[in-house]
Amino acid sequence: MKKKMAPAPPKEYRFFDDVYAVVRLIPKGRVTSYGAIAAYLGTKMSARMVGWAMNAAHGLKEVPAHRVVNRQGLLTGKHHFETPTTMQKRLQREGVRVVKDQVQDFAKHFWDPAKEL
DNA sequence: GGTCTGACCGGCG
DNA sequence: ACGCCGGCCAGAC
Repeated sequence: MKKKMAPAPPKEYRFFDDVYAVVRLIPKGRVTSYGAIAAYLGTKMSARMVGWAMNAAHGLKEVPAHRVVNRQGLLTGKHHFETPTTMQKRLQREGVRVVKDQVQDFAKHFWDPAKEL
């Protein structure tokens, strides 16, 4: 029965779940970046993964992927929403000013999980 | 089962 | 200042 004698790593530690949890904790009217989430999870290099995780999360309800933008404050993932304007619309509805897919006062609305949490 | 891509970021030329 | 490239993890073909 020696199938796999792995060093028993914490496989339960999933990137996806953690990403969802953090995104869900993003306060209304606030935005964060993929890198910030990745950094909070301890893998700032895997920022790509965060975006990929959102891809699977965009179907979930309590996962405000629209509050997650790139480092420039650009709504890079807006194209993945139901409509290219859904992301911007939602943000504006929450009080976040978005012009040309760019979050205004991004630094002001920026919510760093590593800091807030 | 191997390979590639993916909503990024940061470093280097 | 700008462009390119490498890196990380996980899912899809």
